[in-house]
Amino acid sequence: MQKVPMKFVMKYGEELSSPVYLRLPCGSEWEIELRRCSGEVWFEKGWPEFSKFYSLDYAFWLVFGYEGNSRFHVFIFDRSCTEVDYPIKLPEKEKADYEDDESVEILDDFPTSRRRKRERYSSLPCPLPPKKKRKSYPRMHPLTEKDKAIALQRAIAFKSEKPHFKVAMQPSYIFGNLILPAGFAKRHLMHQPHGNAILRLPDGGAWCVKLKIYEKGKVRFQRGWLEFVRDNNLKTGDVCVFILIKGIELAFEVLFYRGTEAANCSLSPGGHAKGARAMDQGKWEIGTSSSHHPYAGKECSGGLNLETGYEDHDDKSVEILDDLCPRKSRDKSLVMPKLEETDKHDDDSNDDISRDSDEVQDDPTIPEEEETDYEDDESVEILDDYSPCPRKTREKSPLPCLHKKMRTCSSSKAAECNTNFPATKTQPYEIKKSFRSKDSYCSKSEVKKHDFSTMKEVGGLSSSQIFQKRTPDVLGREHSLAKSEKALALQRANAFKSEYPSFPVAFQPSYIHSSYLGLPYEFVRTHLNKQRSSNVILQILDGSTWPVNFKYDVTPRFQNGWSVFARENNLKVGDLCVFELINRNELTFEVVFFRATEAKKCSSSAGHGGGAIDQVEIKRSICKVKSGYENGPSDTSLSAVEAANKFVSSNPFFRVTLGLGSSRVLRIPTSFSKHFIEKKIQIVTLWVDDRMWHVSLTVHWRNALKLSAGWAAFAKGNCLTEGDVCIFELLDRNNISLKVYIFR
DNA sequence: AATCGACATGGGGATTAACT
DNA sequence: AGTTAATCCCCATGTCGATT
Repeated sequence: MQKVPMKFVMKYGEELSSPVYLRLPCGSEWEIELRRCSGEVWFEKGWPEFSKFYSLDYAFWLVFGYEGNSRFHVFIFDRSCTEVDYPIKLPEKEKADYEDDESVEILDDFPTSRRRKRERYSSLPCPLPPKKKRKSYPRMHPLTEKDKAIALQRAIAFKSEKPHFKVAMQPSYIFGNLILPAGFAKRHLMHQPHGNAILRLPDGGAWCVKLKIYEKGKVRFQRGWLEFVRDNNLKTGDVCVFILIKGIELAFEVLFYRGTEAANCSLSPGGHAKGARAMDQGKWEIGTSSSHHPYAGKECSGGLNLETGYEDHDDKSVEILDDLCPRKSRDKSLVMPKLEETDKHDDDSNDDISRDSDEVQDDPTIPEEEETDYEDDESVEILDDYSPCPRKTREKSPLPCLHKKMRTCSSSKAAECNTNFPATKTQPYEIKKSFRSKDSYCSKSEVKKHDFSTMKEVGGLSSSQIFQKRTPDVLGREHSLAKSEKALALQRANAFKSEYPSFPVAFQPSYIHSSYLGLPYEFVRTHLNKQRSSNVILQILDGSTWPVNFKYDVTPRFQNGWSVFARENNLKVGDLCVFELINRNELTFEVVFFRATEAKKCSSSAGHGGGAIDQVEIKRSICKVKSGYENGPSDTSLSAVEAANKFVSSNPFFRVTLGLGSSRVLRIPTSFSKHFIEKKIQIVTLWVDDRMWHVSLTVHWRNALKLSAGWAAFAKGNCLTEGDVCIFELLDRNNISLKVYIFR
């Protein structure tokens, strides 16, 4: 059985009725019966089959998005945080069209006003050249950040393998022309001949607009744009998604997310005027299969099927939902970003998403994902932590980078990670061999957030850029990180989601060898209120702390104490850290390490980096167990003992209170072992929630049984300390399997 | 050498005003 | 009225000299 998180049950439990339906991105749907017990809700009948079919295993991640009416959409990620390749049921039509399948995500194109005037500019002595005299037109007022956040939230779930960008309509767009995001323009449009582009709606409507391309990389929709705006009744605050279709003619498929209907149709894209009306009336269907989608089966002029899945591969949607602010990157979101292993792209431009995409295009075997459309897309993760934080005008990397050289690198480097979908779908499933980086913002964040999701392309630097732009000279190392290392490190960092405000940092030489660490401006502004100076505490997962001075003049930085922290934690160039602000009052950051050198292992090993995600999750799962039995938090060992004493089970179990110091073995009470455990050397499986450890069981003097090899790792991995109480419940006597409940 | 403080700089979105 | 392109100016962060 699988327990439904209490947080979700408390919010939506009443409307859940058995059976529930789990729908996967491939379109398959599973009926699962619910079981309610003591206020808890469990997936019961049908779950084992589901689990078996998809070969769910230890450390897999499942993301459940609640659609209402006891229906969930589910994403499954394996222990390497790669979304599994689901057995798919594609309509015949879809299977044929795999052209032009690019996975560029231009997700954060929600510029904000830059009208705030900075003093230092206004105070310039300014012998500037004479300016043109301008008429004093009343200025148009750009969208407020709140409006954009709302718009963003609604469009955020849109995912496509094709290159696309999203734009929140500004007054100047409605009354003038549209500037395309520079990054997108440079990647996809700079080599286009001057001419026209087709803006096509899913229902067949089409408009011709002039595509003006400037040398500096600016591209605008001009003549015809206003007609498009008018005909489709676009308003300020609406969000348009432009999906590039490269065919005989340059065309964009356009989807609308009306800003004014945010409350009613949050995630449903509208069409043009007709679609808008339909959406106004709240009649968009929830697509449980492609046939339900308003755009199902439609062909664009280039003969392309425009269906692309709303895949949450970009740190958006799911992850963002969880922590929209850098989150947030999340703008942050629980989506496990998929980072492509681009070993096959070894030339200088192998990071160029366009080229990657070209290869994708050339692969006729690449299936197109089924489109799913989630109205009222709700996710536990997302909903719990989502706060629509204002987005910055400029797409910014969540990874602070103080090297100017990196700022000048081509934005085309941003997305090294496209996804090549496996050519075949086999059962029960096939792990996708390639990964895709999230190109966007955080949040679970903003994350998702935090915005690991901020790893976007347009404008800012993606983390990929940061890595790839490092040269040996800059890095001060003999060679830069291998791509697989980078990808996995990023992947793992992206997979990390925090309930706290957090920001990731990819370590550059200057961070380690210099005396300071630059902090992301957005994070500081959002969470630290631009404090000028204060002392903060950096705490790592084993509880060790370092005092560091936070300074903020123009550039927010950790200064005094930073070098000590970096040195004592053996930080290396290429390591990734996530700084979680776990205590706003004391300004305590918990620092989680993602070692670049360990990334490829992607294991759950304890220690800094290698098992960072797991350690955090473990710590939190411990808290859940504890609170579950204590009816509230408590810090005293006495409470832990008392709570443990309340434990009852029909299975045999024994209790152990951890003593002073760390022991590498755990003695099993003879009173227990003599009855239930065969006295022989064997491997025991320990379970904490759904996490599993293998520990050696050894026989000692007088047949005393001890957990030895592996116990230390278990203890460390679960952050066991003196006074903690563990209850070991025997689940299987033949192949010794113990479920461990930890009380602190 | 480490730290601090301030400025410089490039990118790029938003807006406006001149032009057609 | 529509189009075009210049301009504004915000943001992020790199750089450097002064100070400790």
